Amino acid sequence: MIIVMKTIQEIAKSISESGLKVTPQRVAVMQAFEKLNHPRAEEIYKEVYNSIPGLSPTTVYNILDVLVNKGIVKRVKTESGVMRYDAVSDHHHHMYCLSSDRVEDFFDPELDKILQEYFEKKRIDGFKIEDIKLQLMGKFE
Amino acid sequence: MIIVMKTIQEIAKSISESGLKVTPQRVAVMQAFEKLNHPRAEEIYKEVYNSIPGLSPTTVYNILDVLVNKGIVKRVKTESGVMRYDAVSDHHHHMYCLSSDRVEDFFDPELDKILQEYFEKKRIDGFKIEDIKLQLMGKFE
DNA sequence: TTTCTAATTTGTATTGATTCCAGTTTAAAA
DNA sequence: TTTTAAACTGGAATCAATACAAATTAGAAA
Ligand SMILES: [Mn+2]
Ligand SMILES: [Mn+2]
Ligand SMILES: [Zn+2]
Ligand SMILES: [Zn+2]
Repeated sequence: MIIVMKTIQEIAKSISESGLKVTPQRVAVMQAFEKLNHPRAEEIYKEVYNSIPGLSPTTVYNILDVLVNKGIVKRVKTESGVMRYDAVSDHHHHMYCLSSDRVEDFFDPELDKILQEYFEKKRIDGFKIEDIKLQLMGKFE
Repeated sequence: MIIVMKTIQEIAKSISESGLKVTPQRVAVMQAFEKLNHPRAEEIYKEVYNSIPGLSPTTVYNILDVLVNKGIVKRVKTESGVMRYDAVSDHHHHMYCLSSDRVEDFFDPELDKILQEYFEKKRIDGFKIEDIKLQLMGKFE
């Protein structure tokens, strides 16, 4: 698992290529994802507020909505119901801790292939699968 | 897929065996699950209110919490973040509609076996899996 | 059957996340 | 540089969910 830090230029490019204006708020939100692990909107707000003091919480919600709609950011469902966000764009699954709110990424192309082949053979009547996500529930040691 | 309607007696038994008092509110909440598909707390409230007019919304939240803690009811994560509930106790996965809030059950013991065997061979370092849930994202036709 | 009491339910207030909206600012096209 | 649609802001409003204290009740004990 290689962590690739995005430069401001790369972030600006991905925003711009989605047909969005490149604003300091949007760039800072994307940058915040480099520091935070599946953060909630409020955590992003606190982080970004450091560099943009006038920031409004509403703006963070707006930006996250826009980025989710463009597919740049993904929502992560949690047991508590509080929404969390994920800027990792490659397909992956999640490990959920049963005794805390920790969520970690799980990349496994081999498993993805197994699942893909399984569901190619075994179609579900009346439902067309577009994406398969695993929730691995358990405990971190 | 066989749908088994639970009698009031069976419901009362499962409540009682969990060490809980059998109240009309609890029985009615369990019965509501027979009519509703992965309902939200509010939908359950509306349904149960028909038979128990004095019902408080707080009671529904209390009951759902208790039933979840006893493992009689499961929480179902959704994209919007609103919590939904599930009284089906056998292990199963969910199909999520990408263009509506529809959620359907997906039972597949064969797949469960494949996953179980896969993760027996391939352990995840630092994480002990206790349960695997699939989110099948797609469209109903 | 009646009594007793801890468990449960209720109603109100409150929280916390998120959305709405109207006014202001700004990125970037022209 | 000008223009303006898009984006940001802040305050109010909404919605799901929780906290709490008082009233009720299921079911154990007498
Ligand atoms: Mn301000
Ligand atoms: Mn009442
Ligand atoms: Zn992730
Ligand atoms: Zn289900």
